[in-house]
Amino acid sequence: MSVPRKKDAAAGPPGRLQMADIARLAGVSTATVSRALNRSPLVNDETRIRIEELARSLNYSINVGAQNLRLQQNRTIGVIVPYDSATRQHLSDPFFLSMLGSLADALTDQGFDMLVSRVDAEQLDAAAKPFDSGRVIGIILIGQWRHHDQLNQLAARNVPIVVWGVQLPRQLYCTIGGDNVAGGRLATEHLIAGGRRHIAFFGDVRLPEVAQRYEGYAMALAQHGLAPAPEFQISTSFLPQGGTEAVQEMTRRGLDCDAIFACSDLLAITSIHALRERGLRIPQDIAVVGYDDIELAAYCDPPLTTVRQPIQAAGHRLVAALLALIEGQPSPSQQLDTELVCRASSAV
Amino acid sequence: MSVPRKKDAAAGPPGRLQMADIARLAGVSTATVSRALNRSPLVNDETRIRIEELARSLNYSINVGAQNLRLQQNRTIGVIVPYDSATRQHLSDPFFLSMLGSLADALTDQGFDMLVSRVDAEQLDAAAKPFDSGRVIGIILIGQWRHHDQLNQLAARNVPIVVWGVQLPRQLYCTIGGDNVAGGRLATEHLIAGGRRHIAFFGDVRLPEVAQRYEGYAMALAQHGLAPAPEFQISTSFLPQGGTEAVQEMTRRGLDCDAIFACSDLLAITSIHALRERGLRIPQDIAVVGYDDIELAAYCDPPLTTVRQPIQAAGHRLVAALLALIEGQPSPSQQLDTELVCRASSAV
DNA sequence: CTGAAAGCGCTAACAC
DNA sequence: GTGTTAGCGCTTTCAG
Repeated sequence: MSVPRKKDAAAGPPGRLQMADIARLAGVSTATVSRALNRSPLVNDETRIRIEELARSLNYSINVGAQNLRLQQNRTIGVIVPYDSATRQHLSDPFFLSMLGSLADALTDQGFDMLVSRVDAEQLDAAAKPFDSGRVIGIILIGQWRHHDQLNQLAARNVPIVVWGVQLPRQLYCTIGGDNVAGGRLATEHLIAGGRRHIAFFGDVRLPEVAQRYEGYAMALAQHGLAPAPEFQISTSFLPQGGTEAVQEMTRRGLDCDAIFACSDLLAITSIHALRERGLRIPQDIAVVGYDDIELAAYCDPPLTTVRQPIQAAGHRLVAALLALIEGQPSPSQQLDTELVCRASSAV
Repeated sequence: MSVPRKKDAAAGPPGRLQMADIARLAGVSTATVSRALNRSPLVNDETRIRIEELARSLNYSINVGAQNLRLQQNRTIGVIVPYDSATRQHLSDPFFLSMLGSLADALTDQGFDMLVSRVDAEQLDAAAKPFDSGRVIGIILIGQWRHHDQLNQLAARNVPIVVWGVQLPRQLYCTIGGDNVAGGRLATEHLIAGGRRHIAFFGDVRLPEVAQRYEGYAMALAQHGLAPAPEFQISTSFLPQGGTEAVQEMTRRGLDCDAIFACSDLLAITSIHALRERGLRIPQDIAVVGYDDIELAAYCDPPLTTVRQPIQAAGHRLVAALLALIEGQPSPSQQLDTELVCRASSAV
């Protein structure tokens, strides 16, 4: 019956301090220690202080696992960043990483712990594992990708989940995201206002977020009597080599354009690099607008005109939406305002 | 005695499935379910398969908290990113974020979960809380800052901890870090080889990592008969505005320099921006070398010459070192090789 | 105000 | 092969 003292390499160190030890040293029962450390008014102040100091001096902290089990509670949220199984891509896009940072801040503020996992984007149902196993009480997923159906399934079985992405038809889960149509429109109108007429679109339109940005792009063009030509849409990944590939494709198609709207800053920056290698001047020959407004967008050269996604606000909204969901409240999808930040890469 | 079904907002949803439910539905005891789901050879294959399928169809997963409690085990590692209490700075430096991504990858590979916390750098002893409370079995700290003594205290009380940083005298904890002296030297020698003679150093030398890079810088200068003048060392933070501030200070001091060695890429990139605003050309008037080789270093303009820190390797080493420590093995501090990546920002 | 004892969900002797 | 049962570290009712 006895529980093994040390199971495997991953076991805790031997004699770990526990409540019974504090109780013995303080000459009281564990019940009193528990009450004291939880600041129950039932316990005598003097006793409480004695116990608190004893615990502090021994660096004793209540075992959260046991406490959670007994209390049927848990203050851990799972944050999941899917990865592309094909490329086994490392977690490197500055935008995703910033979002992770923002969530860390927002969750810390609310007194929640953050458990970070990566899951294969093709097996998104695995995202619910930490929930099913009681490790976390809810999940924030950074990156909707093309897995609408799998996400709907998770929501259908009542996994509390909030996704950074766009709202789609027949959607059962809650998304928080930027207003991508408006964002695409802002970027494109800005380029048109700068006198550009042949605007290429860089981004994989199979992704819902990108599709909506394209929609905004097409709307803006149409409004100015410019038809969006399909050959001006160049699909490319969000990987660091995306810009180079897109510019290659542009050249291959013999496209004659005077502006590019790139669907992420990483893409915009790497594209600018590839364009310059071809001897093109930014913005004189080609204006470039990015998306996200990552930290470095302001400092690259030329400073990048881009559509800002409010990352800090996003973190707070995602957390707030998830907590509402967990409390059983409705948590409708939200769109956050985006804003055009004009810098030199698109100067007239 | 009865345990409350729902304690507060942070409680799990009501009727959560548990092993007893599966046992009842399968017509066996919980012991058999436990054995089946843990693939014990003791259980009949046919029974096992039936139970596995039942569990899968109901999305049941063993409650990890209860399992850990019973097994005295835990496969969660804490990753802590200290923040500066003065600025309450958000988690935004691309280097730290990349390291977080790398650790997420390394820990996932090893089957460990990653619990991310932020703690006030002035209260680093709080970093041990998740360990003391049994949430994690070890801690990886990204950022040594100036808290050598606090880290020593943690190590002295046997908190398994590995720190990204440099090895210092009388150090009780394990650090993994780049070879900062060599890195500083590489950068400086490269600039000297390019004919630069008045090389400014941007970075807060109170931080051990920066101090070692400065040491390498001074060594390289001395070797070429150039004395490192104190006014060429400009202290500045790792915040995004660091570059601007450093360049201002440079101007204020009336420094006439032909090169800058900046202690992070973020600093280098923002410095280049500030220099250009003053009409200086990079690299013709001033060559710039950064540190870290973050993703964007290759794509900024001009592409940044920088000292590469092997982030992916660092993640794996940090994890391996911590696991060794946890298993009671000695885990000596390590220095990882750094490498100079030459790009246009320092071209001759 | 404090202690004894039950039980959170799970696993592993030990019996059969 | 499978069931019974004790107990991981904690909280809380109930009795004093």
